[in-house]
Amino acid sequence: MIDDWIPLDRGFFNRPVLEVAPELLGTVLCHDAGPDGVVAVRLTEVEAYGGADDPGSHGYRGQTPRNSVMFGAPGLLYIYFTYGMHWCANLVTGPVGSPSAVLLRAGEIVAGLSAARQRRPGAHADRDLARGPARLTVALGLTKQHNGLDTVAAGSPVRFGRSAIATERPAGTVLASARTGVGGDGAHFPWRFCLAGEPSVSPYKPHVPKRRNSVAP
DNA sequence: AACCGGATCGTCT
DNA sequence: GACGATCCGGTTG
Repeated sequence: MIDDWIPLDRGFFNRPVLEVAPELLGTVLCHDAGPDGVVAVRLTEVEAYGGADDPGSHGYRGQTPRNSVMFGAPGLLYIYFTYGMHWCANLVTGPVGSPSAVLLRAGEIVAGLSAARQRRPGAHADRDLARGPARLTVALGLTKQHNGLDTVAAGSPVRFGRSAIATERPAGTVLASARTGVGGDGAHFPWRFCLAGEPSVSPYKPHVPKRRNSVAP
């Protein structure tokens, strides 16, 4: 278990998403699912969405039933469904009314390894358990039931914090690059942040235009 | 290690 | 009716 837990409070999350996102690297996200076990992940890769004008953000075109949690309080969990089969988890940042969130893309399992393995039977290596946003969501046992959950509320089963685990493995250099899978006008935003040299960082490369052997017309 | 295709459905146009 | 903030397994080099 985690003895020396220092939770991140709402004030930490109530800041611009571009400040919160890189500082989240190296912190620990923990889910206590009760009988199914406790799993904790040390975050190694995240992406920022929202802010002033971000065409890549779900909140860019205004509030809808799907993205309404993004407009809520900092510290909420925003979990959405994509590609017909995958769930992805985000942390809402900034003040109420500003649709900003950090997509949790990858991490290293630091507690509850056996429970994480059970939830991801297909994974070949432990570093793959939470490598990628949909994988991380599964390994932690997060589902659509957790959409809108307040991670700062007393007794929340999901919470962010710092611990000796993170201190023993200090966050190295933070790298910034373009966000994975984001095209269009927001494609060039260097809002993907990861820790250098981490095996658990998602291998997927940023969106690139297709190449052909022949020369363009 | 890189590349491909298939799976699969909620959400907004 | 189109398209995703994706993953996996197979194939090829």
